[in-house]
Formats: sequence, structure tokens, C-alpha cells
Amino acid sequence: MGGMTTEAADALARLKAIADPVRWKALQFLRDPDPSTCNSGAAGVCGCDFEAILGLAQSTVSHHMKVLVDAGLVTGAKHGRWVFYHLVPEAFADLQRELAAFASKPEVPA
Amino acid sequence: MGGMTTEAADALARLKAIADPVRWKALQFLRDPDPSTCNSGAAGVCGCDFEAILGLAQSTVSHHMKVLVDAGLVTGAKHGRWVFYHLVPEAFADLQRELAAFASKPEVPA
DNA sequence: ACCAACCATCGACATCGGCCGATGTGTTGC
DNA sequence: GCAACACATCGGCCGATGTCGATGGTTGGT
Repeated sequence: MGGMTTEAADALARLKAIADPVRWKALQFLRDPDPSTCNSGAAGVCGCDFEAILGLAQSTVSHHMKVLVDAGLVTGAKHGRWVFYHLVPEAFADLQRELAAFASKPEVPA
Repeated sequence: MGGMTTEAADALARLKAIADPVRWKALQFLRDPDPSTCNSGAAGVCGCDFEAILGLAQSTVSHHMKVLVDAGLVTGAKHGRWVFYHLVPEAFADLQRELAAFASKPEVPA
């Protein structure tokens, strides 16, 4: 798309990644993980944990996590046979800044 | 969807509305309108203005604006035969607050 | 009354995207 | 070496959604 800054394109890609009920739920779990529902205990949240949390097939989980990683919202660190996922707070902070441009009152009521 | 607060559901609906290249462009124009590209001059931004801006058919524009209005991101005020659109800053501020939960560092580096 | 402009809705079509099962790759453990 | 586990990729199915042209409704101007 021609007239579009890279920041805007990034923001759009990230918004598209977030704007899905399944991925939204995954992000919420990454934000506040429950160790009892994690196969690896307190070591972190791995991909296989999401199968039970999201109630989806493993291939579907893998697809969604890839979308989140590609968007830069999440990192996936491979440890042994597991991939531990973590949020990228800066990515969400960037989105906040993008939205701030729309949240400010454009004009005073005179 | 069962375990989901209404705020989260609203946020998801709004994110889905924003996460579209056409609607994103429309929102950007509403944020910083160019009076020279507005048929109604400085009176505001009406639906017909978006046909040229977005390069889409009138019916498609109408569809997208409805999505934005239904999501609560935009208001459409009918004046005569025009519908003037305006941003709803509070809706974006709400989204900012939702994203803030992910932007904060979850733990200190010890 | 008539026509023109703006907008909403409808039906049809194409594409995108989520979902799954099956399969392939790498790693751990017996 | 072999089996089991975690993950990635592929192919196909199907609902969701973007797009258009056509039509109808409402308002404003002549």
C-alpha cells in the first residue's frame, strides 16, 4: 500500500493480530499465567499449555502463536523441546501511543 | 463466549473494527481532515468525501462507516442530506487502558 | 412536482482467515 | 535405535468479510 508509514503498517498488523478472540485470550493468559495449568510448572508458558486453555488443536495453536510472534507482540524462546512464550511490552506501548493520537480531544467546545 | 467481561468484548469488537486498512485510513482522515478534499468545506467530513479518499464505491464506504459507528469509535450525525462523522475519543482512551495492562512490565529483572 | 445528491440496503461474487487432520522435523528418554 | 513428546507445515473445508452494481429512501433545490 503506497501512502502508509511503516509505523502505521506495523500498528495495523499488530491490531489485526490482537483483534481475534482466540489470540486475545492467549495474550491475557500470557499476561497473568496460572502455573497450575502449565505443563512446565513455573518455568514459563509453553505452546502445549495453550491446547487446553484455548480448547483447540495443536496445529491451530501453532498457527495463532506464529501470528502473534510475527506481529512482534510475543517472543517464542525454544528451550529443549518446548517453546516458551513471553509478551513484548514495548509493542503494546507502541500501540498505546498510536491510539493516543485518536484519544485526544481534537478541539475545545469554544 | 462464556468467560469474557463486557469491557473485553467491547475492546475486541473495537479492535476488529480498527484492524482494517480501509477503516484505519478513514480514521486517520477523521483525525486530521483536509478541508480541500471535503465536499462540504470546513463544515465537517461527510460520507461522500470518503469515496475519493478511499477510492471505493459508495456502498462500500457506507458499509465501513457503519462498522465504525457500530463499534462506537465514530458518530454519524445527519445534517440535511449529509452524514457528518466524528471520532469518539473516549472509545480510543478505553482501548488505551485495555492495552496498558499488557504494556506494563510483568516482573522486575531481580 | 420533479430531479439531483447523499446515503442505506440487498444480492452476488471473490477472497481471506480459522479450523482441522495428516505429515515432517527436532529433541528427550528408554 | 526406537518410541514419545513438542512444534511447524501442508492441504482442504467452510464461515466471515470486503467489494461491487442495482435499487430504494430521504432531503434539498428548481
